Amino acid sequence: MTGAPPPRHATIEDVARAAGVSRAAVSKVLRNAYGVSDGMRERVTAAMAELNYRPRIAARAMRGRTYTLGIELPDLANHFFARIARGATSALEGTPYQLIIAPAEAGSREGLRALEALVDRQVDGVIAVSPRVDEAGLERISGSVPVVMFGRHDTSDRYDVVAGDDAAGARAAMQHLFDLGHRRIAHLTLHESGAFEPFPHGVRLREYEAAMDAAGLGERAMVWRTDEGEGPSAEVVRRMLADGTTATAVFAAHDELAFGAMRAASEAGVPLAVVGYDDVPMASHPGLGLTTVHQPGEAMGARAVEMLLERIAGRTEPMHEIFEIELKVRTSTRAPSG
Amino acid sequence: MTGAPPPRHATIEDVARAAGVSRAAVSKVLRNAYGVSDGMRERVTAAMAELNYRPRIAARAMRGRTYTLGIELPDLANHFFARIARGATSALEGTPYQLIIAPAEAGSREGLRALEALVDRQVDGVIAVSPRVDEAGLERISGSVPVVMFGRHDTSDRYDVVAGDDAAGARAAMQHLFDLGHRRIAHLTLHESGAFEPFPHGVRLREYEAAMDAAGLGERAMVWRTDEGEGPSAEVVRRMLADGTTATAVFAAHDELAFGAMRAASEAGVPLAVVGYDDVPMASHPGLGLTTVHQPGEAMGARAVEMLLERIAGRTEPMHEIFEIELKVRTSTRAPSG
DNA sequence: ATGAAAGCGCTAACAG
DNA sequence: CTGTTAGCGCTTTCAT
Repeated sequence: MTGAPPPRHATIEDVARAAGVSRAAVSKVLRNAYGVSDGMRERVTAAMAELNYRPRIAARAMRGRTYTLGIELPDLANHFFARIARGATSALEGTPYQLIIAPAEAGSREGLRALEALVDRQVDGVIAVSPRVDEAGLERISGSVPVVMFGRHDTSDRYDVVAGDDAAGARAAMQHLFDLGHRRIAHLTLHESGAFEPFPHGVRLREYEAAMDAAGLGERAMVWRTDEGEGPSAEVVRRMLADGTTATAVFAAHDELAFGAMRAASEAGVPLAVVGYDDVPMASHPGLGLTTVHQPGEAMGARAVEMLLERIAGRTEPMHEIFEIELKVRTSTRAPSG
Repeated sequence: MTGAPPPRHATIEDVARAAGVSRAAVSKVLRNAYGVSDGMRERVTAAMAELNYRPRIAARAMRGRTYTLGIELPDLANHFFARIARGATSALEGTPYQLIIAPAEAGSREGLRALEALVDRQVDGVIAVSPRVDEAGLERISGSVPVVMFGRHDTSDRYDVVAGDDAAGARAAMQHLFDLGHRRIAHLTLHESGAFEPFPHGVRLREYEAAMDAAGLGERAMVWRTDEGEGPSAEVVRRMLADGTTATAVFAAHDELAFGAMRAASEAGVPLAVVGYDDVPMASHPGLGLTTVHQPGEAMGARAVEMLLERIAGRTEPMHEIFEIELKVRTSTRAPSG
């Protein structure tokens, strides 16, 4: 090197020149392809190090892989999704793949937007977490890139599915409340636009209603609807409490909503048994002690990645994997009059 | 097969043919470039819709923009980082840009890895959140893409900086504890490898020590070190408590660590005043009531994006913006003997 | 075992 | 106002 380092990124051409070989040779070394002598590999490797060479993903993308997997997440504020992402990331360790996250935020069209952003960037595979996207959109996407659908319970022969056993989870939650003697149990869930089957919340809602029916409490069913997040949830429960609801217990569709319910009940000084769903880390905090349905988020995220990698490697038969849940009983359902 | 829709993605060429114009024309319409008649724009737009055309980012990347901004996040489990990402995302609404997140996870080399993954993918700009990357690495990166450094307090004329006023925040926290009568105050922070200047935790540590010194308590300073996360934090505090620490209060370097301290104290039945940092949403939950230093995460994330966009638009003078903090007093420092 | 050369889809001069 | 054309950096036959 003579003077300052080149301001521009080194290309495969630069490496080839420095090593005195052809671009094709460098490319082969890069990809561990067949047909390179040890001597050549050595020189090329040295030149790459010397020039601090890094292949440009965009150029690669024009011909083949991007070595990028994308995951669409609906709500960064929900810690359960962070666990999925962590599981996915750790499953990628030691592989040449990199995970990128596309946040979807609220809004029914946002899921599609995020997914398409990922496809536009030519990721080699996509994990779609509870995407609010209709079948047509999903089929289209899975036509151009391997997809693992996370959370939803509709299956397809075009993509794989990883989900928790929401029916069992909801039943366990309700059974627990019944066992404790509760009869006036409300279900706190998202608005109609977010809580219908095949979405997890839709399944949980269905099982709530089925459980109430089976217990002969069908006409006492109370479904409370809220916007996403702990704040809106607390607001809704605050209003229910102020309106003098007779509910003694709440089965919340996920932990964030449950925390909101606990907040409202605590503020109002009203005893209210609360069960959540997911078992985010804070649920076990002594100050909260939220009884909840545990889902193995990390394991599920890791499995989703494995499935994607298998698809990329050539598998074509669709897979559908349901993870077991586990009820975690804590103080939120053991409070004085809970 | 001549019946089914083309399985392959439509290209600019396909659109041009369908509209009976040249590729250049389509490209111009796409970019709103100067010099297209209304008629042509109309036909091209129709063809794009008809073919469901979406430009390939990778191909664009070879010539210019990717319309992608990358953010490197050190810890998805920390809700403060989720707020930054949300602020960044919302600041991008209405622009043609898309945000992608590269998770760094633990490990000193992970920050660099994530940042380089972003650069390899040719994002148009990068937000590096408290990156564990030395100056050389950072300068190299900022040589090839606009960078906004988030959190750290070292400045450079190569990149912009957005940070909170950590010195003021730490002073406010300590002053609050002093005002309450505490003298034996421990500081709970990360290990040496993560808590040194110019990192936020380094600044908070320095101010803790300065405050103790100024109060004539220099030799009573207690610095507790932990790995990242609520669990490890609880473990450390559990041990301190078991070892009979004399501390009556803990200033934790961030809320997750504070929650861990509260968990340990609660389990042990020991009254321990706790102050956190960041003010994550759960801090205000009645079950927790964590006194903490509020940082406007969303606003900071949004500002980082604005700076990046300005840089991309041509600004060259470096910017350095410090956000004000605000102490939120809650019950964790008002407990019985707190 | 190695290299030459043809594109991948797009943008940006440049020419008309 | 519209079209032609030359690449961007890489992978991948296909010769040699």
